[in-house]
Amino acid sequence: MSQHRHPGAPGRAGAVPALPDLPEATVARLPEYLRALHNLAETGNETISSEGLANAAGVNSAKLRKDLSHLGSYGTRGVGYDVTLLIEQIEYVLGLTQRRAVALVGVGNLGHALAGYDGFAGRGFRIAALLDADPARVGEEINGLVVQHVEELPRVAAEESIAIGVIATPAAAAQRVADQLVAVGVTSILNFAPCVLSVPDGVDVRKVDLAIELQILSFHEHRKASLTALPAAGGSALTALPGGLAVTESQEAIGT
Amino acid sequence: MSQHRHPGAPGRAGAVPALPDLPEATVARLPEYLRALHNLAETGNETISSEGLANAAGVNSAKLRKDLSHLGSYGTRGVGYDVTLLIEQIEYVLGLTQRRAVALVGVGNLGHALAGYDGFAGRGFRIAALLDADPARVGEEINGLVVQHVEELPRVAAEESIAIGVIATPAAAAQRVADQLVAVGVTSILNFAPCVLSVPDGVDVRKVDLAIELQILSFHEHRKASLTALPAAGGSALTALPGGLAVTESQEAIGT
DNA sequence: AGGCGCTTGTGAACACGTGCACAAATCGCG
DNA sequence: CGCGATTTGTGCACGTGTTCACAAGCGCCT
Ligand SMILES: NC(=O)c1ccc[n+]([C@@H]2O[C@H](COP(=O)([O-])OP(=O)(O)OC[C@H]3O[C@@H](n4cnc5c(N)ncnc54)[C@H](O)[C@@H]3O)[C@@H](O)[C@H]2O)c1
Ligand SMILES: NC(=O)c1ccc[n+]([C@@H]2O[C@H](COP(=O)([O-])OP(=O)(O)OC[C@H]3O[C@@H](n4cnc5c(N)ncnc54)[C@H](O)[C@@H]3O)[C@@H](O)[C@H]2O)c1
Repeated sequence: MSQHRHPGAPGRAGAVPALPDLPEATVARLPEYLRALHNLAETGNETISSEGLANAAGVNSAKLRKDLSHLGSYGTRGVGYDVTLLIEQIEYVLGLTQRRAVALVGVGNLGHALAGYDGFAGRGFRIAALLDADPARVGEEINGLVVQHVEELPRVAAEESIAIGVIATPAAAAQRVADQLVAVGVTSILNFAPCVLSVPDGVDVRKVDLAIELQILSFHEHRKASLTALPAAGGSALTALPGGLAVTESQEAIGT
Repeated sequence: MSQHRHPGAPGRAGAVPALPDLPEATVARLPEYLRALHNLAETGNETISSEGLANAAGVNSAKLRKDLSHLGSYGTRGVGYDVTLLIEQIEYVLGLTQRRAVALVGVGNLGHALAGYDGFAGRGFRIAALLDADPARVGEEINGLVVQHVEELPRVAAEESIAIGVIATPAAAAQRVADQLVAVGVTSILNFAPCVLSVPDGVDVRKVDLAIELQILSFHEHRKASLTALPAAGGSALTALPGGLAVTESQEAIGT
């Protein structure tokens, strides 16, 4: 490797602020590394090897090294990675140097839990507004924030600079809310409603659907059960007879 | 294609109950198709083309066809897929023909929202037990279920046949809870605590970490911002000067 | 019966992600 | 100063996933 220029180090003189364009799979793992690194820092570690960090993050060490190499060359051969420096680098790349403002739309069952959660602050986010369409909910105070009516969104967006919108409304309302968010300039949406959103180009949507997660687990559960019932392939089983109890090797911790 | 034998049709005489082993990416999408199909069924559709279903599920139609082809050949050329039949097939493959029992451990902020959510029933799951370590919470009734002490887990598991364990405790307690779940025979875990769990082979873990989702969105937000600030590559910008406002093409709805 | 338009199922090329294995680099120590 | 122990960064081979493009199949209409 020749004279490396670190692509986007935080406080640098005339540095190019362009980001390396990381593989999507790498981006999805950086937050895991970051969490592990914060744990390590609290435990008093100053440096960490790729093996150690990979263990803490639950990934293969080669994969971790390749991921980190995309950010530049921040390790020291024979030693490992400087924990503090690496935290800074990852936070910079993820855009967490500024605390990003989040607007939460839909303060029902789930929305309450999110609004009351104090774990986001330590991960780079600040819930800046709570919005709901139900007049009965407007005015309610949660964690020091007052629920506002969703029609106030334009005003709220003008006051706070909203980076991310979170949708926790019923599915029927989600598309409408997404449109409203896009209309006020939000270009990143996290959607908890079980439906697909259509948004213009340039707007990113990620969804979290708990039922889907359970169904994926259910599939593997089903497969594991059918495997134990059928020890050998091509068997002439009439129906499900609980014969062999041999457990073939199965996999652990399947991908996110 | 030659004489197809459908690998695991529901009520079939001496059929082999083995599941086709699907690509993991396909498994992750089947639940989306299922949800879209249920919507279509409610809207009165009897058949649907791959194009139509792909739109409803938010994916490419070629990908959808390839996914479905892994289950067997359930479409009719020139016509499309029978909605009801396809629902049955997917539910069978996902193991949703039996309503699976879920044990929820940790009935705090988030656990309450999950316990009070009535959307799981329609997706194949039944919350069968609520468990917590806090004596003050034990005895509380949510949605007709009484919170029990986590040490009761062995008894609960013996009574109900728990298919999936959900962990909604603080991260510090999550590994211990996972061990307890594994000890009573649970082989599928959904983890909301921001930490990695180590489990024996044969146990599947999926995690949901909302902060990670936000951080991924933050990365794209950061990148979008740096792109608009830098219209051409290799520019000799001193610092971040808001010069060109050209928006390069960007992507929509990045993968889950 | 035959032809025509529509849709599935899939081969093949391509893109992306993973993991091994090792050279290059660094540190500590004699 | 040189050497061995250690750990990074990466070339390469492999596996997985995506997408195009089209032949084969189906139903309908004439
Ligand atoms: N609660 C859970 O554990 C859970 C689990 C999985 C998925 N979800 C999904 O998350 C979403 C929220 O679930 P919930 O249990 O909180 O539902 P909820 O009915 O308790 O809350 C929905 C809230 O959204 C508000 N709302 C409705 N339309 C709105 C609009 N147009 N603009 C703004 N606010 C609006 C309602 O007033 C209500 O306060 C649903 O889509 C649900 O399917 C929830
Ligand atoms: N609330 C949210 O919106 C949110 C968002 C993201 C992540 N999370 C994560 O979800 C988890 C739960 O969050 P929360 O806000 O509900 O926390 P919480 O503190 O409100 O609830 C945790 C519950 O777990 C119980 N508990 C503790 N140790 C236990 C044990 N050993 N066995 C059984 N129960 C035990 C506690 O008694 C409490 O009732 C945390 O790991 C949190 O980081 C929550």
